[in-house]
Formats: sequence, structure tokens, C-alpha cells
Amino acid sequence: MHLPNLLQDRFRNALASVTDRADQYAAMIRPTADPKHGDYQCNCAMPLSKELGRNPREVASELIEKLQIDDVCNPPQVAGPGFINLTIKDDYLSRVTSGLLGDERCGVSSQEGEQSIVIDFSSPNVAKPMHVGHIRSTVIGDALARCLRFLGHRVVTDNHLGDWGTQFGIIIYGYKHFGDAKIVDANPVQELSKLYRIVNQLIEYRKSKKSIDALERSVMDAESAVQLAKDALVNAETSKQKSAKKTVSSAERRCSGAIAAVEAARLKIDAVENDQVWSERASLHPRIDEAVLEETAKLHQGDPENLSLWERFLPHCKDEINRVYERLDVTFDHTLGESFYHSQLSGVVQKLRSEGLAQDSDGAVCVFLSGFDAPMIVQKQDGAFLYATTDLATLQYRLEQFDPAEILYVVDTRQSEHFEKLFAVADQFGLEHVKLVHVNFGTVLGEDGKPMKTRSGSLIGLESLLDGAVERAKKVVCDPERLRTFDPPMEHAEQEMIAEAVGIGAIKFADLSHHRTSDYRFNLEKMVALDGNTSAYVQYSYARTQKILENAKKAESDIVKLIAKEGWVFSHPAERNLALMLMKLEESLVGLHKDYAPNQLVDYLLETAKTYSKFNENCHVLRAETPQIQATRLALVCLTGRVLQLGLHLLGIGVVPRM
RNA sequence: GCAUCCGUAGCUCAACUGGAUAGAGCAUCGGUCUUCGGAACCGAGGGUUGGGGGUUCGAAUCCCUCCGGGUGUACCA
Repeated sequence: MHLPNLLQDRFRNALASVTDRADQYAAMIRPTADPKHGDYQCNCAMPLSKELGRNPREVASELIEKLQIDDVCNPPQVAGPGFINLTIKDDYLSRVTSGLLGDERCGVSSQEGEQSIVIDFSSPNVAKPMHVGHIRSTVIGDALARCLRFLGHRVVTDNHLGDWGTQFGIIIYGYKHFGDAKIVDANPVQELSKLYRIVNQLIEYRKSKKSIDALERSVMDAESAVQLAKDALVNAETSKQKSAKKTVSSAERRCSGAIAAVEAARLKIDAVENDQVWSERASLHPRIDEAVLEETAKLHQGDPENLSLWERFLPHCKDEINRVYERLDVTFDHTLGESFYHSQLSGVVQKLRSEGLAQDSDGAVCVFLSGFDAPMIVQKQDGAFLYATTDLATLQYRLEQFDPAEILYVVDTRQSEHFEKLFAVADQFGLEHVKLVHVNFGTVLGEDGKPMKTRSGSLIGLESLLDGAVERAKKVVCDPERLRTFDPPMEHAEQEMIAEAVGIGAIKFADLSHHRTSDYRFNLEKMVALDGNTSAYVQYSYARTQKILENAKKAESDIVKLIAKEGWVFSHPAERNLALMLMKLEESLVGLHKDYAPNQLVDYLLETAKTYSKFNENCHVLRAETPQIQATRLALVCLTGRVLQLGLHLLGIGVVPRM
């Protein structure tokens, strides 16, 4: 049920005789901000009056006369400068709400489409541990997939795994020099990530060692630049003071950036040189960084030994990430990683060349695009292909295979430029009929407002993050004071299950509750908190509905019959408010699709849970005054439970019958 | 330097794309109730939406300009 669409249709009819831009004006229907203005409002009279050169209130009154809407609304009211306020009739509302009862889809209509929507999300590099940065793509992408699929679209999810890059050169090198076949075979997942960490640390050491002199010089340069800028400021004329000041502060910023870079490099160097084992390793592998690249190149060229190692290691790397996906309850239709496209890359470059889009520049093959300073490089000087090349091959494959209307890339905002270029090339390829969207998202920040890192400066592992959330949830759920009130008592297994649902749900919900494009601060304490805008609040509201239904000993099928017999009646404003909320699920889902913004559904669920709490406070079900009132309330409780459960499910979050 | 995004209550965030008195949650203070489960509900204080100008019936939202931040900027993904 999408009430604004219905209202729009009515307005369009009324507007047709007045203007030829009826669509545009009819679209100006909104829910009201304040209930005293009714349920919905139409704001079209003001701009329309300008077009007609007439008084807006007069225009509004005329529209109301032409409007045929009395089956849905009470007589519309003109207010303020010319707002048209609409209040839904109670009997219309109860009819619609009755229709939701017994409906699997909670009244959300299905929008069948011929074409599919491809969603590319999560896409971690295997062989590296997943970290906090992977949360957003995974959680947002999964929520979008669930919602769009529920809306009736043919959704194809694809996890574009990084399974062909330098990280395999690292593991292969590690295996050859630090590995032990028996140990690796016995415990591959753990052993391989250990090898990765060893080699990676040595590479970081080597890189830091190489760059530290230059970094220190750049600090000195920056410092003298600051001094110069300060001198210039002292001598600057009044009119140029401002720009001189700006120069100083930007020089200072660069300077502190350079100092931070030196410190980071120094840390990595010290970590190795102050440790006997590590410094021995480092001296035994003096050119490890180049050697790793060579191993990677050999793999790409089809070297039998490296290829067979890759084939041996890959399944274990996938096991590692699949464990996380299982825990997050995230699945994919396809997992076509970079390696899948490897053989198609030279063809892509050839095609770009033959169509005159790509050309040689500085020994690399580039696509120059108007509006961009730098070209998109599709093949390096040394002949290797890049991220961009793979993405073009992937795009081509998806078009042939899935015939999509839309392709969504759920990827960090920092890659915006890459996607702008990719889409620009796609345009030149003649792919403008597909809607390509970079569903970008912001960074997860720590408490300090800087990208979230551990104390040692590395990214926080995803699994330990989830463990932390579940552990915290368990403390709350298994609080002995609270557990005493449960009858029957809560067994250990149920406690574990609830902690998992609440803990994982908290992380997902917190992520999805922020607008996807903004950065947010990660605060575990607030996420798992019992009160506030959290998943626990919504999950708890659901549990309350279930308890009431249990006490009433009524299943949904019983309530359907009961309502058919008794009919609806709104005896308290809280009932009507709740019914109105329950009807709006589809609105929030449609809004979510429009902006690819899951926070719209989150907001809706919080608002619904809050509306339910008020209802729960004011409208006793089992002690209802009449059978009719009780039937209405039972129906509302039942529907609320269903809507909350469905809404959370569409976000990838589970519910529990009690908590 | 260029490009791009952002600045909203003490804190963390919204605001249906230009609509009515800018909303939630924390935190603070006060209240309700012998709980269909109190992880509840009600109320109060808290704002010149970074500053200034403009566009119009109407601006957090659009334009200009300052101030302050983030991010990206040819062979990483």
C-alpha cells in the first residue's frame, strides 16, 4: 500500500484541467510534519498560483472542489499560504489495515521488472584478514539486495573478490620461504594468514627503510616552507594578509602530515630492528618487496608451480571469509573474483584500442577522458593490467550475462573518481542504456574522529569486532537480575542465541542507521545499548508483541477471523497512529530504492517501534473494554510484530521471541 | 594547486530533495506506574543550521563569498 501514490493519482486528475504540468504538481504530496495538519499535505497550490497568476489559497480551494477523494479522506483543508491538508478517513484506514492482516508481504505491492539489478558489494581481498572497512559495503549491499528483491526486482548479487592480486604473491613467497607443508596442510586458514602477516611486515619494513630518508627530507622541506610562509606573513601588506595566512596553515598541515608519515615509518622500522628474530628475517630477505611482485607476475603468466599453489590456497582463503559471511547471514548469487576475468583483459584493451578509445602514453595504455586531468590507465608499462581493466571486463560480462537495468557498486566514497571514469568509458562503449550507480559510502571512524585503527595503527579485524559486540550483548542479555523474571527460565543455548542476534544486529543497525554517504563514529557501547535508537529497542518491541499474542493465545489466523466477525474500531488515538504507521512500510522501501539509502527503513522501524510503545502504554489488549476493541488491538499487535520482523529481516537482522 | 564532499542542540545523528514552530537518541533535570515484561511512558531546558550576502510566497537544502575540516588527485585495489 503506497498511499501517496493513490493521493497523487487523485490530484493529477484534478490538476489536469488547470495545468499541463499535472505530474509535477501532483508529486508534491508529503506526509505532514505535525499531526495537527492532518496525515498528508499537498504543496502544489503555491507554485501553481504563480503559473496561473492567481491567489494561492483560491487555487487550493478550486483544486479541492475538483478533487475526488472523499472515499479516502475527510474534506481537505486549506491552511497557511495554501497548503492542502489531508486526513485519512478512519474507515478507509481500518479497511487497508485489515488487508495487511494475513498478508505475507504486509501490504507491500510487488513491482515486477523484466530486467535485473546487479549489486556488486563486499568484495574483500581474500588472503588478507577482513577488517572494519568491509562492514559497510557488506551490510549496505546486503540490505539493498534484500529490499530490492522484496520489492519484486530481479536482483543478482555478485561478490567481486580480490583473489588474483599481490596478496597471493605474498602468500606464495611466504610459503616458499617461511612455510612448512605439513603445518599448512594441518591448519591452512590460520597458517596462511600467519604467512601473510610475516611477509607483509617485512615488506612494510623494507618500504619504510627505503623511503625514510626522503620522508625526513620532506619534513625538513615542509618546516622551511612553514618558516618561509611565516616570514611572508609578517611582511605581507594588509590586503594580502589573508592569503598569506592560508599559505601558512596549509604549509603547517603538510608539515604535520609529513611528520606523521615519518613516525609511522619509524614505528615499522623499529618493530623489526628491535627484535632479533625479525631483524634476522629482514637481513635474509633484503629484496622481499620485489621478489613478491615477481611471484605475482609469475602467477599471472601461468607459471605451473605458482598456479598450483594458488589453486591450493584459494579455497582455504574463501573458507576464511565465508565464516564471516555465515555469521553475518550474508549470501551471494555469484562470487566471480578478479581471477575469473583474467583471460579477458587483453581482449578489453584490444577492443578499446580498435575503437580508438585507448592510446599509448608514456609506455602505458590509457583512455583519455574529457573532464579528467589524469587518464584511465588500462595497461601498465610492464604490460600488467589494472583494477580499471578488470572492472571493464566485469562490466562487459555482466551486461551479456544478466541484461541488467541497473548495476550498483557498493564501494567506498574514496573511489568516486575511479567510478566516474569507469562510467564515462562505459558511455563511450555505447552502454548508456544501463543505469550505473556508484552507491558510495563514508568511512567508519574511531572515537577520535579519525579512521578506525588499533593502537598499533593497523585496521581492526572484523571478527574481533563482532566478538566484541556479541560479548557486550551477552552481558546485558544475561544480566542475572533480568534473567530471574523469565518463565520458563532461559537456558544457556537461548542466551547465546539472543546475544548473537542482538550483538550482530547492533553492528548492522548502527551502520545502516546513518546516511550511507556520511562518515560515522563507531561506538560499541552506544550500539549495543539497551535504550536509544538501537536494534535492541526494535527487537525488544517485537518481543513484547509476541508475549501479548502468547498471553492472548491467538494466532494470526484466529485474529483474521476475529476481525472479520467484530470489525475495527479506533477507540484511542494511539491505535489510529499505529495503524497509519503500519501502512507506511512500502513508502519507506520505495524511498530506500530511490536513494539506495537503507537509513530510511531504519528510521521507519524506529518510529514504528516508538509508536507501538505508546500504544502499548495506553491500550491494554487483554483488559480491553469490548470484544471489538480487543479484536482491533490484537490485530494491531499482530501486525506490528510482523512489520518489525519483516523490516529487520530486510536489513539482515534477526529477531528473537523473547529477550 | 585542481577536483569533490561536509560543517545542524553539550555529544552521536536525522530532516522524504525548496514547505508550516529544524527533529530523534544519549546526557541533564523533573514526573508517571501495585509492569498484557520498566530494556517503558510523559514533561522541561538546550539551536542565529559555521559567518555574511543573494534568489522567492517560503532556504539547513539552490547561487555567490569568506572561515573551518575530510577525501581524491598517471601505472595500488
